[in-house]
Amino acid sequence: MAERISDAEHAVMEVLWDEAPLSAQDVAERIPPERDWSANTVKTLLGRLLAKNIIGHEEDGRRYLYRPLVARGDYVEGESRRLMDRLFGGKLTPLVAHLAERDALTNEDIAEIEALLKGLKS
Amino acid sequence: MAERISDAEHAVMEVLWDEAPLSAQDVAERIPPERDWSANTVKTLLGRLLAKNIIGHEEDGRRYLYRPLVARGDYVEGESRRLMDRLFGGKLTPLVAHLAERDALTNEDIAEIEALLKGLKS
DNA sequence: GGCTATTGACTACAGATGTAATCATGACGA
DNA sequence: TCGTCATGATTACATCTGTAGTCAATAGCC
Repeated sequence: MAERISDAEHAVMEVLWDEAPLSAQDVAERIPPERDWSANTVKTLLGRLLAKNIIGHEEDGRRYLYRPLVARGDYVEGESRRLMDRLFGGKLTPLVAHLAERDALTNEDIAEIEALLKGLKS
Repeated sequence: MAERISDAEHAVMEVLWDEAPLSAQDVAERIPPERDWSANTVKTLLGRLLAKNIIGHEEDGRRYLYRPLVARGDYVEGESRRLMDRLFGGKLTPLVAHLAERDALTNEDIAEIEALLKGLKS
């Protein structure tokens, strides 16, 4: 399990995380237009996601309605952790340090994170 | 440019970022043993990285010495930003929020990040 | 009842990736 | 000088990915 989700598949997942269940056509219509995919491409991706058990489907007349089986939070969690593990030795602090340094953070951003951290302190 | 670095290639890059220049054999010896790669595999990966202009090589007698042409920081930067863009709308705060919530941060971790942020405040 | 449009299933196909074997060449020791 | 070994180059090959075309079933329209 925990099959990887490719980049193109991810675009489909974002649609389904935003709204589900949806038919294949609904999904295709909601894919960001800059992708410029044919409806067939979307159907292929839905098929692959089904095969990986990342989405499920239920019959609705002659078509299917698709819905995610994996929560976005879990996916995001896994990807974030992968990155942290690969590039920052699994530590969050260096990741934040790195991004904060390069990304001109506004004072509001900083304040927001500080507030967040305050809330977490036990 | 800015060719993508695959997962396997990344393992090679980590070796070269840690120490360079190195011969193909040196690199192979330094690959984490759990990868369990043959020397040929490493040479293939070096060849692909060369083709992508991510590493360079200089002659040293009958062999080459390889060295990175891309700084680790730049790579890390790119990958981190990709993740932020894909999953967090390009914003750092939600990323930190997400990771901080799920990752049981110790009070020391929090203090460390707070200190870091304090230093950034303009 | 036959034609057409929708929808999922299957097939296609090039490029990337992971993993490696084989080939060619030159250096080096016997 | 001849065979052997190290080393890079070339080739191999299965799988995954991105992108889509084609086929088959079916449901509704005329």
